[in-house]
Amino acid sequence: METTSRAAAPRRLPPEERERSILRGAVDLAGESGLEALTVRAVAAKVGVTPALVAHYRPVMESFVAEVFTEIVAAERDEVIASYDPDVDLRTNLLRLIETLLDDSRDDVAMVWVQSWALGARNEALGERVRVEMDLWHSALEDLIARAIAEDPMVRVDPGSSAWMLLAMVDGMSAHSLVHWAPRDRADLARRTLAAVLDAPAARTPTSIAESHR
Amino acid sequence: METTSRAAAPRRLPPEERERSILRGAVDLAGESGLEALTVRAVAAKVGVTPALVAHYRPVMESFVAEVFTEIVAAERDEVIASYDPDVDLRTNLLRLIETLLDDSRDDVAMVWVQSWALGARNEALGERVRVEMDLWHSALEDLIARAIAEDPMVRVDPGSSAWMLLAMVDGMSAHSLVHWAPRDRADLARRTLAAVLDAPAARTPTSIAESHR
DNA sequence: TTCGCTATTGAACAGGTGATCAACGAGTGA
DNA sequence: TCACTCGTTGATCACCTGTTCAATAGCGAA
Repeated sequence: METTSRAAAPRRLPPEERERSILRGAVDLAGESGLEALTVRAVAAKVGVTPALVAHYRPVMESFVAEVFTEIVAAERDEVIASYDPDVDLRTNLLRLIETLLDDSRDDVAMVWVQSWALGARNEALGERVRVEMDLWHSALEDLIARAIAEDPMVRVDPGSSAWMLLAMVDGMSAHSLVHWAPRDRADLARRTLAAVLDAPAARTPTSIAESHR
Repeated sequence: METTSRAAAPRRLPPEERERSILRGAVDLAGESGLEALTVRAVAAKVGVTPALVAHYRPVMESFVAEVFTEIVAAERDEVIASYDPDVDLRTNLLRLIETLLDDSRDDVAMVWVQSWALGARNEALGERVRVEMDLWHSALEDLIARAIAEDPMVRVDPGSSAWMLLAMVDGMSAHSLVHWAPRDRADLARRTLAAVLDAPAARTPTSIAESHR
């Protein structure tokens, strides 16, 4: 690995500044190589300091990983949610949002998410952060959909369930894209996905179908 | 880690048998602790032999991981697909299938899948196997849906897209469950998911909506 | 300019990883 | 019973991991 970031940092920094520098380096590193790449030595090399200094500012690596995860995904969520355009209808907005999230250029964040689900199963500090960030994503989407319903009663879906399905679909597809398993026409699939979530009638159970045949 | 498997194996086995024994041990280990736990020494301890012997039969760990992955997910796919009941309608069958795949007792396989997406991005031997197994899943589902359509023209969906969406949803939800992020009523969500995929009308684009307002 | 605080370092520890190879010894055919 | 084949071992390599701590040295205050 080569130190692509700036040359060796100035000798001595105020703790607050050094702390920021280390966190930023770790965020960059995780973006390039995933959460698994967050080792004391790799972060130190990236920042241009000694491993011991990294360990000094973040004595427990396990929770540092959780912190870096939060930093990365929160920034992306803020960015994506902020790009919602209130002057355009819900469907168009959500379509843009899905296309944004599935874009190849965001594979770095996808990698962070996928690794977070695997690592979060055994790193409880991380697991908790993952749940928090997913809750935030869920309620953000739920809010958008609920607000759209309030303005246009033609939209007839359950915001909570729809948000849930959207997240599952997008996360599933993001995971798939990490090994380059993707449909030929991604834009078309995004549209179909959206149609499935927004235009689905109330769930029918096999039982209720049987009943309708009486 | 304790060697929960049988005691030390007989001194000397025919190569074929030893090979099977090592593979089986690795499969068990990955099921318990995930693909990341597949180290030469851990597999050796599980099987009750020397690390050197494992390295002898599988000289490159990277491809051994890919092999174990295939072993695990192919077995599950065969099992789940085989449980399809041709005497029952598509919706009921798919509902059972989804519920099966999302059941907590299958978190071990979910972990293997999620890790495979992350590891497969940088382990090309694994990545290729992952794509193959996903293709097999996709065409299996596609076949089931297509066959159901042939028997009941009331079902009006595109088998390919539906299979794709189902896989994305199920994989997304499986990933989420690893950190115990799950909806209150999983059965209800499974039904809604199915409704979304099977009852979605043809995809409408924002453009086509705009056109319909002329 | 000097002094003291403390940010930073180097070195070490105990443990883990995949991989390699000469040597051992169990089983088998002669 | 002997000898040979080859499955199996123990030891070792180079490298990685997180964590600890005494010692160093930069910087601001006096």
